[in-house]
Amino acid sequence: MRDVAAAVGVSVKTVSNVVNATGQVNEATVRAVRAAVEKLGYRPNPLARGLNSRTTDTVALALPGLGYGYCAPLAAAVFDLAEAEGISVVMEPTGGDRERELEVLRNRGGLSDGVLLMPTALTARDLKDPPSPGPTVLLGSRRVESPFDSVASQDTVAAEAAVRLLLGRGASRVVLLGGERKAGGDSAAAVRTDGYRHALTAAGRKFDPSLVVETPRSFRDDGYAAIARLLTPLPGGETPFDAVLALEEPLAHGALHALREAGRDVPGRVQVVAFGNDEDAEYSWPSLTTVQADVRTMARRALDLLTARVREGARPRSHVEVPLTIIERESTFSYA
Amino acid sequence: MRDVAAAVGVSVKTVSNVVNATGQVNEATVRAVRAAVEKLGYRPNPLARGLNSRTTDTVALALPGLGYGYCAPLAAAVFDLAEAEGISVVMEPTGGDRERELEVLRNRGGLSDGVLLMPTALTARDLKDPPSPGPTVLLGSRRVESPFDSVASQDTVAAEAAVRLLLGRGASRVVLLGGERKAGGDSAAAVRTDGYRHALTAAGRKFDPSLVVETPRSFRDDGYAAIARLLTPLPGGETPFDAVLALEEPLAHGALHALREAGRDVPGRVQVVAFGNDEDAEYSWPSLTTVQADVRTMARRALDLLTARVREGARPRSHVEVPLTIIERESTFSYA
DNA sequence: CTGAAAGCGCTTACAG
DNA sequence: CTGAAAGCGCTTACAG
Repeated sequence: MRDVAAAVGVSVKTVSNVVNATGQVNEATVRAVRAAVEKLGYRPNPLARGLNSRTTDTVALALPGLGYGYCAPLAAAVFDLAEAEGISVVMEPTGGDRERELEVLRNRGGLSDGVLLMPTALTARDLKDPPSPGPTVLLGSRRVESPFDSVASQDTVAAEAAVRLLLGRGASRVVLLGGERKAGGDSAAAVRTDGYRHALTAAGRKFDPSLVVETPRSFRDDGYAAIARLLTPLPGGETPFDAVLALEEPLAHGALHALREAGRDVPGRVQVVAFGNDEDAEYSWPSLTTVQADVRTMARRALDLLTARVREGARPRSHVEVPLTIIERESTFSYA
Repeated sequence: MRDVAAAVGVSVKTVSNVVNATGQVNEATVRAVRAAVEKLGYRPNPLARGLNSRTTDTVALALPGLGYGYCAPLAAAVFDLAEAEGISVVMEPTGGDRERELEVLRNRGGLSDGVLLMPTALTARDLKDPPSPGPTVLLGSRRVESPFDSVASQDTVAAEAAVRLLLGRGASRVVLLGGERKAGGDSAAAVRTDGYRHALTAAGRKFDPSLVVETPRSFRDDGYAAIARLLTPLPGGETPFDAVLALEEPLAHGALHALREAGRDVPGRVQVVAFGNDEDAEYSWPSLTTVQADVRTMARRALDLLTARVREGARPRSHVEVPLTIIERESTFSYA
């Protein structure tokens, strides 16, 4: 910048003014400076700029990992939207590890202005009384209480809608694959399980705990094993359920596999719905009816909340809820 | 930092020395400083540090998008490996746009020490004579000539192996779905098409251009349309090919759909292999034999190359080639 | 082993 | 409309 100033014969201040469109500058001077900038290939140093202005136009995106739930499409949406506003995003993979999630909160993502965090391992306490309440927006499916702004997908409502859909299409015994038996949790699984219960209650059906199947993880094999086990005592015969709501998409693919192997037609004998945002849902056979998060809207709101927080500092806490959408495909009956 | 220095009663320099483990410091002083750091919750400002040391421990990752080829798993690998070394990575989505790719090269990713770029729209000229040869590592499937270090997946070799596999399993007419008819290109499609030709030549078969099917894009629908068109003139009858090598995985899923619809058994009548790193390959029916890039190794080598380049500046250019792996699944005959 | 000074490349008041 | 000075929070020679 000093070189540019020298070349034009003005002070650094003036160059700074031109580059940042700050203050008033004579039009001729502007042109001269612009020309010199071009000629010398000058690029402002973002570090020096940030050191003063205390703002780097960078946000940290702390996700457990790209393979987790709808993280991949959510991250893609954040990258896109941020890029459009000239904001850089630095990835902060937490691996679903509490220590790393805490570290994100403490360290505020290094050189970023704020952080977008999807908490997974953080306890309710951690969130309620966090180490440092810097500009932070929580996002995800969890139900949390904290001093931070947040953007949550309405998983309870969506799960309820999914079960209602299944009941409406004739199902009466819906397996909740990957659900959480114990009530009162705040994880994505717990939140969705609540919706499952609500739907049954609202429909006047009774809740059968044996239909809530917990799985060690949410991989395809877990879904396969769980459904295969339910069918084992009844080779070819009875099917103790007529629908499956899988709380993570890979579980559903495993379930489809187990059902196919056991000769249970989908959706004829068993209808299947899954939470998921992957394209896989279209590729499977039959294609899968899914409940998908509106990641684009979530990214949009989260980014807006964060930039507002960075700009304004003290401002009332916002909590945004974003609905999910049910995409009907071949694994459920079409509404007759 | 000044506060810490004041609290302990030493100079900033000493605090700096302790924090960075630079120079020699009295052990008692070290302890005192550490205590004060802890007590005051001091965190070094990475901007100020970077302004001096001219290094931010940040790299930019410029990819066309998470949905493109093996970008998603590659990005995940880069995030993981970088995190393990305390390097931050800022995403720079280019959208496969030449201007944005050029911008990455010019601007060197803002506050990052260097950039990992997967060029897609950049021309051979752009790469040969780039705007600014800062620390940069090119990565991807393209065959490029440039002053930069690079990490390339050996797509030609892999395509050749895939065709050899098909021929070895009895195929004689292999459709190349998403191939590039025109020779001499340097895109991923062109590079893979070369392998296809090589394999045929090596096996003494003749190259039939009608089997090279170009597709407007690489989506599922493109694959579906292309294969459906090939089968249209022959309803239920002849099948003018007995294998498909799809150059992008979605194309293969579309192809499977078209084949299923036309009643052509896979792999009985037609065997299918696809380039791809997605888990979708396992979920489809039948599951898909794929050629997958070793993204972890690519990420590892690219990061190593970049940090070496950042550290050393002038050093001979490195070009690393990483092999791909064929994962056999149900869409091809098992080797009898 | 430790300190005082200069400086990284910008921006922010403060003058004019 | 423009400039000279101070300063952002560190590190880098240079002394001692």
